[in-house]
Amino acid sequence: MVEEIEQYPLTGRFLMGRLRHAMSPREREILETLIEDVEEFDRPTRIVSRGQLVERSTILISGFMLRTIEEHGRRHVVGIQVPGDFVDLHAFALKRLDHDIVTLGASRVGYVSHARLWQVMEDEPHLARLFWFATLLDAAIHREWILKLEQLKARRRVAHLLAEIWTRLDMVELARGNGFRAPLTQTDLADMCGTTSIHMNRALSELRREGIVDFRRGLVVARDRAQLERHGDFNPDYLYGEGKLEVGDELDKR
Amino acid sequence: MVEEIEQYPLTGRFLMGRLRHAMSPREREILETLIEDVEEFDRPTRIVSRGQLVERSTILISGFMLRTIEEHGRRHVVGIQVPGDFVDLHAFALKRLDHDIVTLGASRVGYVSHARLWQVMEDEPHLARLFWFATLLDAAIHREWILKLEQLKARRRVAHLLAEIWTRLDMVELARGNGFRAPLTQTDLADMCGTTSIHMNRALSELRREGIVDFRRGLVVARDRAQLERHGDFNPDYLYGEGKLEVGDELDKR
DNA sequence: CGTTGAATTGACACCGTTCAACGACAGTGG
DNA sequence: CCACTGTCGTTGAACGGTGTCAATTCAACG
Repeated sequence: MVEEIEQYPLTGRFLMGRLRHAMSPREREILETLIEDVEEFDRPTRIVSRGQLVERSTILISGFMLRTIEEHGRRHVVGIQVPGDFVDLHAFALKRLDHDIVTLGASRVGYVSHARLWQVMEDEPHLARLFWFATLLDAAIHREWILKLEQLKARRRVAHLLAEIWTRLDMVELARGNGFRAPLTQTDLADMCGTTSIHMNRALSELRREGIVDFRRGLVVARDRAQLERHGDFNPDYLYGEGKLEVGDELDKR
Repeated sequence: MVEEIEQYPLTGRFLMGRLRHAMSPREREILETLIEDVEEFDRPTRIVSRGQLVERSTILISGFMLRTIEEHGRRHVVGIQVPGDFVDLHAFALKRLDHDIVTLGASRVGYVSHARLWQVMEDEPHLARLFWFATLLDAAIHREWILKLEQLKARRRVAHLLAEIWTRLDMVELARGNGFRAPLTQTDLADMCGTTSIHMNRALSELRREGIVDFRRGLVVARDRAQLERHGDFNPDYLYGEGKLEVGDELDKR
């Protein structure tokens, strides 16, 4: 898969581990050349603001991004994106977003104008459907977050969240054997799990003491991945990875 | 708007109050004739099961539906749909759903085969984009649920939920002046808010005592709608109704 | 009029919040 | 080299929201 990144340095991770195999070489080429502009950030930066009129969409090339909403002086995180994610493809159809999009640590992004996406809709229905699929993946992840917020207490919620990020990084070949690295703070995790950083700190301490997972300044290590996933009640089906809830038929026609 | 329902009895509420005005009469006609089959249910029925291979998508003509996930003997609700919603358009691109879809009380649904949707993708890019938009609306609602689960305690969560349903029913012209009717139980509300039916009962009692909203066996009444929305910290922007975060440009071209 | 599902109530333990304070560490500038 | 500063992480204690279990009442319906 390394050659995929060499061949498509900007978009090689799009749908990797999911439906990338359903993209023809021609479609991969089209996607790669859709990127009109690349930008790099070395610190947390807001890419899109809530309510702002958007004329282009962003794809995450490297690094991480958060979907955040700030209300009553408190920040809430409603989603996290990893490399390869077409972050605000949503904005193509919605025109305005209901939330902010911010980078996390150092990251690189690519931009695609909506005018060109509109061309894809007209000329490349198969590729368009893959784009649609990508946004539906986000929706599926949203639903899983709702489920886990309803179902689990803070300690298991983080476990689930870490297991999810690990699997998503795995799909784009960015995880390590025993964990992963991401520039997250305990406050970030708290904002994603709907709890306070103080409580998150206690939850992480327990998980560390119990040997389930060790989170330290952005480095996540677990000796027993299965145990972590069990603890977070994590089932990767909702990520629609290869070989799971496999998607067949028309999407493979090209 | 009543004539819209007379003219398109099956799909007249699709995107009503949102982007329906961007649909040409021809497109409305196409959508109406996409419906190949209509089915009626008088009791709660599961339409789609988690993981099941789906060959057609469902549009809700009348009644309500829930997106549910059952785990460890407990049911969780990750979404609710109202008439006009193209409920599992998601399944067109995903092929399998990560959750169950069940009716609530009496309802009527229409079915559209994925083969015909595929034709729309190829021949009607503008309509296809409206379909895409509809699924993104669901995603925006998911995000708002995540936000409110993270942000609010049980009592305000229900207030928000009731305010949301009210507004969504308003958009398809099914609300009353001072509230709405929906065959929901306190347990349903609890499963949507991530709490227990017992606690939900106490929350609803308080809201009733405080004169904020009265929920009784599926009948929701509030004398002061603004107060209810304030209590639930409800801001309708995320529903992308007309005149709010209005969607302009290409979607209006036809 | 009895059955059934839904709504209601009380007691008690626990999870999570809040406020306040302190410790660890990296980067900065004198 | 060290003091300063800011961010992140850690800890304690009091309080309140929520879960749990069990029992009871209510409304709808055949």
